[in-house]
Order: sequence, then C-alpha cells, then structure tokens
Amino acid sequence: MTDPCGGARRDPRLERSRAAVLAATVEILCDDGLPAVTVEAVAARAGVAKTTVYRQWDGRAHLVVDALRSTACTVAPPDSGAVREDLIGLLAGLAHALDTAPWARALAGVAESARHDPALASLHRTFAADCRGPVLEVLTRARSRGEVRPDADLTIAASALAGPLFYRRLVSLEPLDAPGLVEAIVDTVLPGLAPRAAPAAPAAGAERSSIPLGAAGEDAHLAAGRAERVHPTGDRP
Amino acid sequence: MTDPCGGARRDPRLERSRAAVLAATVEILCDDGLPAVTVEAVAARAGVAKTTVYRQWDGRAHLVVDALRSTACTVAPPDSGAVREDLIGLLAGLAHALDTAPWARALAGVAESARHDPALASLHRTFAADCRGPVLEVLTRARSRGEVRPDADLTIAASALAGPLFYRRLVSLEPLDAPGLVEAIVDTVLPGLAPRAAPAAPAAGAERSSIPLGAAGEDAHLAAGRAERVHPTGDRP
DNA sequence: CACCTTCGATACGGACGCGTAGCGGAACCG
DNA sequence: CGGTTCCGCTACGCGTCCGTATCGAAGGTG
Repeated sequence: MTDPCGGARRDPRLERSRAAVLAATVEILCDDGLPAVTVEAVAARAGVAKTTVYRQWDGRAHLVVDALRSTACTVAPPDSGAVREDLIGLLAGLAHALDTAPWARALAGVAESARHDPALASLHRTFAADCRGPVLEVLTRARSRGEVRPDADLTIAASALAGPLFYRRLVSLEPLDAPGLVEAIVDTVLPGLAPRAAPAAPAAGAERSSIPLGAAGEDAHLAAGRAERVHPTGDRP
Repeated sequence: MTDPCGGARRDPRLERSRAAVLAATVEILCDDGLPAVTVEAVAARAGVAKTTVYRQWDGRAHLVVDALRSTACTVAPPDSGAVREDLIGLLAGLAHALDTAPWARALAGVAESARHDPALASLHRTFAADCRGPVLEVLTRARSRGEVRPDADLTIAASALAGPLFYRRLVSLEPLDAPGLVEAIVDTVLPGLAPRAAPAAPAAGAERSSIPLGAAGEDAHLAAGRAERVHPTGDRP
C-alpha cells in the first residue's frame, strides 16, 4: 500500500508489537507449558491488547508456530578433520542447548501437540532435521575419510549419538551437564562405527588418523557454542 | 464395612464403573492427547455420569495418574548369559512397546505436564526407572561377568542403549520396527563397552565368560515379550 | 423381601478462553 | 501538519469445563 518497495519494511509499530507478542509467547511456553499459551495470557504478558494479537495472527496455533520458529537455531557442523572432535563439539552444543534453549523446554509439549496440529507437526519435523542434519553431515564426512565403516547405517548412528541426550532430557531427566558425558557417549558409540579392530581411545592410529587426539576438544566445544545462532523470524531475508 | 475381609472385594458396581472410567481415560489419552482428558469427556465415553467420576476421584489429575498407572507394564530383564542377546531382547521389547503401548502414545504429554504436576512427575519418574532398570540390571550382570569394562559408566551406557529408541519415537519420528534396528544399536554401543580389544561378536571370552555366546537370542526376545504384563491398578494386592 | 448403597440424569453457578466489535487516541507517513 | 493507520481499552456473546447438589431408579446385600 504505502510501501510498494518489496514489502521489506512496514509500520514499525507493527513490528514492535509483533516482537513483544512473540517474546511473551515464548516466555509463557517455557514457564508454564504449551497449554498455558492462550491469547489472553500472551496479550497480558506482552502488555498488549488481545485485539492486537488477533490482528496479526488468526488464532493461537499460528501464534505458537511463529513464536517457536523465532527461537529456532541452527548449528554449523564443525569440521576439524577428526570425527571424535567434531562429534564432541556438536553434541556438547546440543547438550547445552537442550539444557538452556527455550525450545528445549517446550520440546515435549510440541511433540505431543504435533500429533494433532499439522502446523506444529511440520515445525517438529523441521526441528528434528535441524538437530540430526549436522550429526549426519559429520558422520558422512568421517565415512568418506575412512574413519567410519563404509557399511555403517549413519541414520542409526545419529540416533545413537543424539538419542541419549534427548532421552536424558525428556525421559530419564538425568543431568546433561555432567562432566564427561558427551565424551563418554561419543567414545561409547564410536568404536562400533570404526572400520575394523580399533577399540577405543589409545593410539589406534589404524587407517590414517592424521590429527593427534586429545587437545582441540575444547576448541571444538567453544566453536560449536558460538556457531549456535538465533535468527529472528524475519518475513523475508 | 460390609466386607471386613481385608478389603479385597468391594461393591462390584464400584469396580465396574471404575474400570470403565479408567479405560475411557486411557482411550482419550491415546486418541486425543492429555489436554483432551476432561472429566466430562471421560464420563461421556465411559457411558457414565460425571458425578460417578467425582465420587471415586477428586479431580482430573488423580484420574489421569490412576489411568496411566493401570497401563504400566514391567519387563523382566532376560538373563541368557550373553549381554548382546539380553540387550537385544530387552530393547526389542521396548521398541515394540514404544510402537504400540498406550503409555507410549501419551509419553510426550506426560513428560510435558510432569513439569508442573507433581503427581505426574512422580509417575514419570517411576516410568523412567522401570524402563532403565532392566537395562542397568543386564549391564551390571554383564560387567560382573566380565563382558563389560569394569570402569564403564553403566548409566551412560543405558542412555546410549535406550536413548536412541525414545529419540526415534519422540523426536526424529523414525520407525521403530525397522528390521535390524535394535541389533544395530546394540552392536554400535557394545564395542565401546567391551573390556579390551574385542570389537564385536566373535568369541572375545576375555575375563571369565563361563557361558557360551550365541544361541538363546530368539528365546530371550520372546521371553521379554511375554514378560511384559499389564497389571490393573488394584487398590490392594 | 426389605434395606442400603451406588447409579444415571439433570441442573446450577462460576471461571476461563475464544473471537468480534466499537471507540478514542496516539503514532506514523508524506 | 493533516490524513491515515494502528493501537489499547472495554465490553459482549458464546462455548467448554469445573465441581457440587439433588433426585428417583437400579442394583446388590443380608
């Protein structure tokens, strides 16, 4: 209307209230769970009139999806040249996110509601892919590098690596920040993927492990932590 | 009152309506999710008056907990003498249960609500322990048998074994009945727990494996399947 | 068979959330 | 600086669910 230039910029008031509503939605989602996310509660916490919510979203479903999408984060899979370091960095980032990220607190609720809400189901699938993708990528690279047996099912391997973290978060409720947890998981799973007789940690420089073990682990961890980025919804890039 | 003999038998009408209500609760829980479980909906599906529900339970929370408890199942950890067979039997049973059992469909919802409902939280903890317990037991036996490294963290090992199944059920939504899935998980994790250079299947009778490996696998699987039992709530044993 | 328990049906008041409507007033655009 | 747009406020009708009370009827008990 007033702004024919590609729709990039609209009324700032719109964006402001939009951001407030989304933030409030995420807050309630984390604090009180998905069923507590009502238009009225969101509006109240956002310091916004209920009508304003209905002006930009056509119901609580769209609102929830939008809010969750705004908290999505993508991790860049590290590529240090050694599977073990890559995986430890990746999983450490995932464990930390599961411990602190907003979407992690809402995870169970989303998984539950996704069974009946197609929009949430799609979001859930996207989220799952975002979590599994980097792990698969690291494993694929490792396989092409010869660090992982060629006939290994990387899908199952990814389940074995990421699964324990989600399991602890959702089911057993065991801590995710236990020292050495991620390393233990990786070191438990990795030998089963090794090409041939190459048990675990020590030496075992069988094929062509070009990078010395030890060291670099912390770097990979930090790198993964930094790579985690929050990108607000942004209608258009 | 009318029945001083240990309280075992009460008015049959009471038990009948109680069973109908619990069954209806479980049905709604599985079909439409936890938030759909309202006293009115339950009463309607059970063909029972709402008052009847309130006569035996004092609110929806107790009702849900009672219904879920009525679907609980316990598995007897197999003891074939070989970790691999034991674990495959155990996890196959778990995978099947996650695919079909009522509580599995309600799992995410319970995990979510457990965050704010102490009763559900307690139930969730019990459930998690029931799932992890047998795995830990099998691993502990295996360790005492020398099939697992003495310094292995069995808690983490249990996460690595059961985690992938829950992960597939709750997060990645990958199938649980994929052929060879359970075997692949076990064979991926087990080498990392092996005492010393002993990759996977063959021999490896390092320490004191007094029982021959192989065989018994199918038996263990079936045994685990049969061991899964549903025990109705029953106020008193 | 008489008694007592529990049942189903119905109605009620209250709370809450939905989604809509109408109204000034303030912020923004040009 | 004037017109437009969007806001926040308030109020409404509707529906759902809660938890309780009351009633006659059906069923079990002794």
